[in-house]
Amino acid sequence: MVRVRFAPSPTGNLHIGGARTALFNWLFAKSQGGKFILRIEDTDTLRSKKEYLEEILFSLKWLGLDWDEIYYQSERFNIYREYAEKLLSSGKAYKADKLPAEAGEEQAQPKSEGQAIILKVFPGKVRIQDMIRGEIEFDTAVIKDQVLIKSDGSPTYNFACVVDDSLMQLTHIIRGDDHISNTPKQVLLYQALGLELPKFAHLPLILAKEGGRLSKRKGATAISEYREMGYLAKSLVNFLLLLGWSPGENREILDMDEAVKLFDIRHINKTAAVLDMDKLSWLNNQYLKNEDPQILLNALIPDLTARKWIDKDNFDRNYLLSLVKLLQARLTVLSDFLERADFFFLDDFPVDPKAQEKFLSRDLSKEFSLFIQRLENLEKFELAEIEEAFRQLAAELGLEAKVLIHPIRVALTGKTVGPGLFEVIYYLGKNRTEERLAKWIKKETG
RNA sequence: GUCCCCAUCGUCUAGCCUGGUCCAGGACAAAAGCUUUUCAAGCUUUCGACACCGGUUCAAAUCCGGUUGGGGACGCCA
Repeated sequence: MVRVRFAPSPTGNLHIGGARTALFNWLFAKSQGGKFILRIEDTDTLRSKKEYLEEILFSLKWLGLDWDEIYYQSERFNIYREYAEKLLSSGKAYKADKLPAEAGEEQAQPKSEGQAIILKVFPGKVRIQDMIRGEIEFDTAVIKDQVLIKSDGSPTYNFACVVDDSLMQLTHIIRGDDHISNTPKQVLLYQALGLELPKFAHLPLILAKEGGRLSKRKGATAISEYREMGYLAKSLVNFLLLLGWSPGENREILDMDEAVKLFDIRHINKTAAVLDMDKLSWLNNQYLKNEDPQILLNALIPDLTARKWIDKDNFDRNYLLSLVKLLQARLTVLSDFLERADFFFLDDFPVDPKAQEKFLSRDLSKEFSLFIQRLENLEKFELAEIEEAFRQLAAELGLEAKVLIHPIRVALTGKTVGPGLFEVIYYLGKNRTEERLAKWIKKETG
């Protein structure tokens, strides 16, 4: 049975690259009817933090990447020690205070007084068969003797990784390209320990727009940042899916279930991909406009209450739902709703100064007053009636509808963009509409 | 510096393995138009690429070599 793993280190948040590695492992497991294992690589006790661990687990769940088993390396130090002892007694490893230094080279200092256990590396070639790249050959001349157990007793990454990958019976190691030079070192360890080799696949890296690695300076990296910005988990997953892999048949939008059906590791390409925020935003808009407004509203309620725009124990759900429906096709990220819909919640909403200058610098007292009257006279305050009344008025005044529509929109919303004016009026209600228009009516003097 | 990986529109990619159906297809972005009260959405259209050089072949985006460019790794970090 196929068994794969994602092995994050809780020394930082789950970032885009890690998430994609996890996703592809997950997909491979699901598509093969296998197991997806999570292994927390917390051997660096100083840098590992509980907050990071929690954030990583939360983000994985948020993305929908559930795991079948979970292990913590910090609980397995004696296992690594045991394996190192084996290599020691078979003469394949040795104890030393320091790695033998090459000429002119500085060596990292030991962490503590104890002796490290180090693997001897012999001259030769290591060939690895990569499922994505084919054969890669390394000369062991470029590989130094490898520290297995540090002088403080903790295992090194490569050693713990090999021992665990083997003990956890992993069949495929799917990881980022940046591990490609670790692989020959690990193969050497498999050989020294007499363990069976898993299959390797190295995923291309995700690059920043400016080139080079993704980093804090070069665009958002943490999954949680994307969540906070208002991207939906499914758009992020869909986006990640399209980075380095293609479902074929010109498909762009697909969910995880479809991806599981279509996934074929051989179709992962070798080229590093640049993260394209525009496409992510487009995907998010696609999902947003088709999403159930109930779900979007639920996601928005915490923000709405935090801003005191609604009372958390007493609000009109149907009304809010209508507002979500009105705006959802116009959003890039969900949080855009808060800026776009502010005027529905605040009487003191921000007014775009340019819009005011352009549409409200002219005196529209007469037009606004007449429109207020027409609204007052409506038998039913409904969409069709509002529009009818407005168009009739415009016609009587001999004005093109848009000549009045724009100023009214700015008066009611403070913006030049937004949903149709009559919808705005309808959902704002008669009173608020009239009040806001009245503000722009100059008092008759004398 | 040494080693390793990669190379199709600005970006994500299809095609490459199994040469001809590719004067290279789709998507994002950009531009234009339609629709429209604005903005989105939607629809239509346009712009736009096989990095370069050489080889193999009747035929190369596809196979081979080199150059250039990009990326990664060289820790008692993971």
